[in-house]
Amino acid sequence: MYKLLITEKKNFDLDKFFDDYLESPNIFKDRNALDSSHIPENLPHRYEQIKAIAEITVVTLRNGIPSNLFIYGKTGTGKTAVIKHISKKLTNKCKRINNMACPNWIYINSNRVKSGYRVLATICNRLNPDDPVPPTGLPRDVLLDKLVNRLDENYGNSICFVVLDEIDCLRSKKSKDSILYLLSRINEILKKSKVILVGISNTLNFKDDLDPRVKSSLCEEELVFPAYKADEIYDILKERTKIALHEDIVTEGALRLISAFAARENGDARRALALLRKSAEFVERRNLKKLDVNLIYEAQDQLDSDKIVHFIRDLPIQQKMILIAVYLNQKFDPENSTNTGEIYNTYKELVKQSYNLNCLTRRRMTDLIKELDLAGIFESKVVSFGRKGGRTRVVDLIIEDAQIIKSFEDDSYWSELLQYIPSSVRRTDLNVYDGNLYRRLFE
DNA sequence: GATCCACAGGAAATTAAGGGTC
DNA sequence: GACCCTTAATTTCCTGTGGATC
Repeated sequence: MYKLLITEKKNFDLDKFFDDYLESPNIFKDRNALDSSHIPENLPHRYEQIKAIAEITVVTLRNGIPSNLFIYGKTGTGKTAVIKHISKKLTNKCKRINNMACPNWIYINSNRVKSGYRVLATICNRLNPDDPVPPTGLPRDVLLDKLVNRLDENYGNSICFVVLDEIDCLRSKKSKDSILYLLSRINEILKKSKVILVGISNTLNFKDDLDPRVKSSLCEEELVFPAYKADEIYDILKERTKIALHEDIVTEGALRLISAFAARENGDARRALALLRKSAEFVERRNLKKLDVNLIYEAQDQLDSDKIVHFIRDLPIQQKMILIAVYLNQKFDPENSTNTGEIYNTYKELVKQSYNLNCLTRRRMTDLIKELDLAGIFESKVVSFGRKGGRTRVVDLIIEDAQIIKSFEDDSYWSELLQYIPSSVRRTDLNVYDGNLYRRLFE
């Protein structure tokens, strides 16, 4: 018999907690300076790229029309920061010149604004927020007319830079209908103003599949942002530390370690900043005086774990169901990979357990499995097992069971599903006690 | 070398939801 | 209110495929 040990806990004193926080030393000068969206005055190791883009865009100061620009480089290499930095400087310069029409800079993250209609609508709304266009419903040619009118009538002879970040998300099979084709031709319709496209991509081979006309138009000028090296990330962190933290909080060794971690992850400066911020928050919360190296390891683990847990919690319901199907198949047969056929069988059983969920087709399920593969939750590959097994996709879960359990621990519906035993493992030679599986040793 | 398995995955069609226009 | 338009998610249909087995 077990005795339940419950120690009586006092109520959490929120007022005292707030007072303690206010009395503790503030290690941050400007916390936001460690945010990836913060654009500093100085962007170390990007001078060449800044110079190249400045040379392309400077013609706007003499009412010239710059070329379209295509930028590529891996995540966290400063592409967006450099563009935003230049747009700010160029706009400020234009404002200081009399009778100078300032160029418009419209920044769109194509990962959030994915369809052609939405891109046009977003540009329309940024040009004239007082008269928003509907998020859906208008024929595309009507929307295009509205955009052309707003550009020509409201902005006269000025230039409008349209920055399409993560432009890969806008690629369309029907090249003539694609938004990129349309935007690359819009200057042929415009009478007064001009649109300059700035495409930003994380993938080097993005332009290979583009329609040749879009490619020649979009890639008039091209620029590569190389990944940062550890020393370069160190310099970036040093600059930001000066702005963000009080002196003597972070040692050189700590910055070097964070730089090395980030350099290992494709030279991602964004990751380095996140790690520095997390580590500094540990220092603050624990009332410490310095950033210890051990805290960086702890912050690194937590960043990885948090990222996965949040990602799983935000998944659509059907993808959660598929994730649990894979988890259960591997839980009861950890030695072998599971395949789409087995996953689909377990998935169908899980769907039957729920009240309001429709069962997707296998075709759709394979697409969702591929999405989870891309997200780094699964590792899958297509394998042929010949005449008996056919050709199928084998799937392995590459995150830890504990991360899945943690993701669902606050929701009884999902945590109960994690205890489900698929019919494929309810064999005669297996018995289940308390949710654990035992092989029957004798009859 | 032919056959067969169990899908993979492309493409087009369908459905649902949100909205505009007349 | 009927009809038209959009997006996004999903289904349906179909051809293709790798490799063990015949």
